[in-house]
Amino acid sequence: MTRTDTRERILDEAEQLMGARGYSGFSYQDIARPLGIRNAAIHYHFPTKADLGVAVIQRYRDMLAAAWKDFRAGRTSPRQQFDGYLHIFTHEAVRNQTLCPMGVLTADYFNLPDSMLEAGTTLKREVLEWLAEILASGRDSGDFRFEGNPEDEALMVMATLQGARQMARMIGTDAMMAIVTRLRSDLVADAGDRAA
Amino acid sequence: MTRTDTRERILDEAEQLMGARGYSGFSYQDIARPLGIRNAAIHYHFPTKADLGVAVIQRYRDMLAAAWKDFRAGRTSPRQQFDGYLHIFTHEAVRNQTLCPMGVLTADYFNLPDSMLEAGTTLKREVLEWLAEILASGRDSGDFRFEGNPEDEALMVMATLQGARQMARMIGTDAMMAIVTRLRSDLVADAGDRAA
DNA sequence: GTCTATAAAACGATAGAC
DNA sequence: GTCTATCGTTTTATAGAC
Repeated sequence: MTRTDTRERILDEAEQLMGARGYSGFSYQDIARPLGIRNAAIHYHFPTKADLGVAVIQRYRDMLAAAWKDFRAGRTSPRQQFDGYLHIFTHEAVRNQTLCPMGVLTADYFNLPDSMLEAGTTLKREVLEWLAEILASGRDSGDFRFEGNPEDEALMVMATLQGARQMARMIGTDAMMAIVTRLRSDLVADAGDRAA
Repeated sequence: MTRTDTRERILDEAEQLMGARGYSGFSYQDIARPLGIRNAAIHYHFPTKADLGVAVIQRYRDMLAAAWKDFRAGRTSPRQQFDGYLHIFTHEAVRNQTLCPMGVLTADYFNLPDSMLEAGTTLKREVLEWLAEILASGRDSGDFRFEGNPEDEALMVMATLQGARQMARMIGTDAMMAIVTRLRSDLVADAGDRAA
């Protein structure tokens, strides 16, 4: 049960640190110290830093896939599924002002090893495909209202979300939430969500 | 005339490198090599790396202030002034996929020395104030259409622009331009800009 | 699976000659 | 104003004991 516990705690710290300071902004020391282990112990689980970075992305992909599966199983409406993703996205942002792994990928792009870029390209595709699918079915069901094709709308939504989350560091999380709420209300067909 | 020429070329390289790889993603060596000078020569002009980072931000502020002054002097409509800013913003993004100094500030926030955070806070305030002013006068003149107060709209616009520019690294500059064009057409009151 | 010890390289920065 | 030379630190990573 505690077999791979250290590995998981390393990934927790790495995801946190990567979200806060970027891929080249944290070191093995930064992970080892709070965990009470040594540098070399991390290298046992993740031989190179690129391996660690890829593992963070892979775990994040698994988390999202599980969440999307839960959404489909539990709630029905596309709007509720979209809100589920917004909750995941904004919750961490408000809690510690980090970026999600996909935000790190775009922010730190030219610093990343090839293996991380490959994993990141897959992540990007999965997120945008899921979002476009939700938006498309949501427009059909009357949950959402937008012009153009769902793929373009998905890009627009992701850009605004990522930009807002990143700007939260300078404008605060309240202002970030205001942007997210506004984005959502622009997307929702019926009235009742609009602020003054 | 060539008195402070090296200093300016250092700033050119630094702005480029910072936009591509972030503040902690480039070194004095990265600047020195293409300029054909040595490490220590940069330290003569900018004693610490923080000094260099602050200088990049200051010069960018000056560039924007001059551009805004030209906008006011030359063109009249808020929409034309907004388009002028969009041109500056997207031009560099398409050319080399860098972030602007303000994008770097938010992306690299927790890696930055205090002096850069101070300069960055001023930059952020100036950009958002100018944008809110343009949006406000543009709505009065009929150039723009949006709900809520201009300050909130300015935040929404900046988040979308920064997010799109950052995502350009993964989705390409064409997709980025599509987002920017869409943002603009949502803002412009009369029809004729809308894509299918 | 974690440790000590260490290697090899890159980093920001300084001293002093020219 | 730029150079050579170097310092002290941190970085990723490896070898080998336990």
